[in-house]
Amino acid sequence: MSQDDQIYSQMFSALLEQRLTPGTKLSEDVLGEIFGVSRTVVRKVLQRLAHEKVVCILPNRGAFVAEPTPEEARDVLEARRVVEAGIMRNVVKHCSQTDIRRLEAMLKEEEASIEKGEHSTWVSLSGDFHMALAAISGNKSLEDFLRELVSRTSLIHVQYQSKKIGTQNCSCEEHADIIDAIRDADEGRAVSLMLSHLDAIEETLNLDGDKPESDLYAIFGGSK
Amino acid sequence: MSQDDQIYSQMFSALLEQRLTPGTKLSEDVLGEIFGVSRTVVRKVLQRLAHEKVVCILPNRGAFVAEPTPEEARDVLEARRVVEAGIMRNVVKHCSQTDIRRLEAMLKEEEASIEKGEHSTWVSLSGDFHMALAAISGNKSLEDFLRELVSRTSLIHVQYQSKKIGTQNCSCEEHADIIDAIRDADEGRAVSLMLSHLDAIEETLNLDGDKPESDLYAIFGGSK
DNA sequence: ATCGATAACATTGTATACAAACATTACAAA
DNA sequence: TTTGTAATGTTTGTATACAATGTTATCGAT
Repeated sequence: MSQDDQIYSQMFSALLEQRLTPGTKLSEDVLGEIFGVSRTVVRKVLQRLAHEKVVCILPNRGAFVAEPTPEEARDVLEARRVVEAGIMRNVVKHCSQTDIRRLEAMLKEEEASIEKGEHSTWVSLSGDFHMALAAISGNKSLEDFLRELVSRTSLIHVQYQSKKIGTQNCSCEEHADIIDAIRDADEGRAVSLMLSHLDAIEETLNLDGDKPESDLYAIFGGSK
Repeated sequence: MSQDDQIYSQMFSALLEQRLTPGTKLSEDVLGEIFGVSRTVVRKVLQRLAHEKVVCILPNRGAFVAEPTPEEARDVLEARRVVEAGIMRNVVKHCSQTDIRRLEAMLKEEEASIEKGEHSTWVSLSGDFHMALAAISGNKSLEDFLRELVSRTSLIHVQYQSKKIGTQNCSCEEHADIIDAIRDADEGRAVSLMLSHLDAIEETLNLDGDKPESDLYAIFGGSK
């Protein structure tokens, strides 16, 4: 694994685990210092993250952790509905016993993280569950695209997290239901469960309320 | 528009118009010479194209125009079915009269290019038609993803073009039928027409026949 | 005190230099 | 003729230097 990939992985994980939060400035010098490399390789990583839309590069201004707008958030969730419905149809066809056991194991991990109240771990594990389904579906293009959408969803969660935490517990049950549908090879049910799961995620967010700061920031989009 | 973007556009166009063909070596020095810039900016462009999977970067070996495998080709076409079905559902909902007129104009251009026998122009225009639909659908994420898939489809066309050219003429009619369905706001028909259109494209390719060279090359995948 | 202009500073954009990896060629041995 | 090895040359990977741009601070005018 090359130098770039290692740094990329570390930054990507930090993003998924919500240790890097939207709006954070990603200075080339500072990152180079931290990882012990020159700006050249940092830039390469930042450009990759920018292409995946989890980082935003403003010309001559620098790189920042992306701050998805409500519109982008809706786009991402809708794209996920489209893509993951397609994925589910393939999963039901291709899923082996081994795959199902793996999914069940992942579900257990999720439950454990919720028990312990480790929210950011759960967001990360929840993403892994969806990515596992994509891997089972066997379409590399859709899998890669979903990776982008899932990581962006993680940022969206940070920005538009609903105050009421109670609603999140269901997500785990929803994953369990999806596994059941797959086990029964019930394509229609699997797809519709996935769709309502994604709907539920979107409803958890408060996308139209309460701009986080004063109107001017929301309108002209300065980075915090 | 920055320097990178200009060079990117030129290379991307060359790719879509099939002037850059799969397997072509993209030397940093040569490209830098051609565009009058240093390797730094060339590398940036190559990395972007690599992320869009139309260019393949082999570590310490350099960049090449991607040579999609039959498996990748099938993945891309399947991903397109999933994504463009979703897009069509939105298009039927959002499409304005102006949009339809624009689609009709594009269709006329396509017909003209087929008349003149300008095959590569038609491939490019055909891609534009699909991208126009994506734009109308109003989902930026799906639109960006489809751009990737369409450009990869262009490379796939080059590599797996069927010998019989006769079958290609229908594509234009298929686009016409799709416009009709949109005009009638017939969601079901629009979606199924798009799906069979993409099936038809896939059937045009010969994905399982005739390895281009002897077995050793096919098995170990040297670039020509 | 606020606003505007200017200067000092910091950060990114690009080019280039050097190091490392790879490919090719030439040549010797089997 | 083919295979293995060494030397050469080419290409990419990384660091760094300089230029261009953006940001911030200072200072004077209103």
